[in-house]
Amino acid sequence: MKDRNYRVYAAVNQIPFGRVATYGQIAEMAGLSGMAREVGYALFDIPSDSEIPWHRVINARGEISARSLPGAGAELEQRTRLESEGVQFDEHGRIPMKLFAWKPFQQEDPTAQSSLW
DNA sequence: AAGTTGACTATTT
DNA sequence: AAAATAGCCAACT
Repeated sequence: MKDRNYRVYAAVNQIPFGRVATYGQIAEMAGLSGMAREVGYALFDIPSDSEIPWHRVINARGEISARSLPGAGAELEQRTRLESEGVQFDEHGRIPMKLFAWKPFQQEDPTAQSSLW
């Protein structure tokens, strides 16, 4: 397994329940600035039984990124998982980023931040 | 070793 | 607002 994958997973694990982050955002946090695509590849390698909240990673437009390969069920499962966390989709299948985007530096309680950030 | 390929993004139509 | 364009960069061919 590639080293960078673990950094990606560590970043994804920071995303709180019910919030979402973009590929670029995760790349930045993983020290992979400018390599948003690599984040997608790393997520692809996550085993199905993993605890990593991969479904909380969406693209910058606020929608679930389409896979190129067959497994068409992945997008559907991602949406289902998000909805079960309370994340809502608009009539165009997009998530209102104003409401659900994770903002690591603008949390409700700044004093409760982990030492990491 | 040059060309292709994307779970991407920002800019321009 | 949506679609096309153009950068992007590591991994494969």
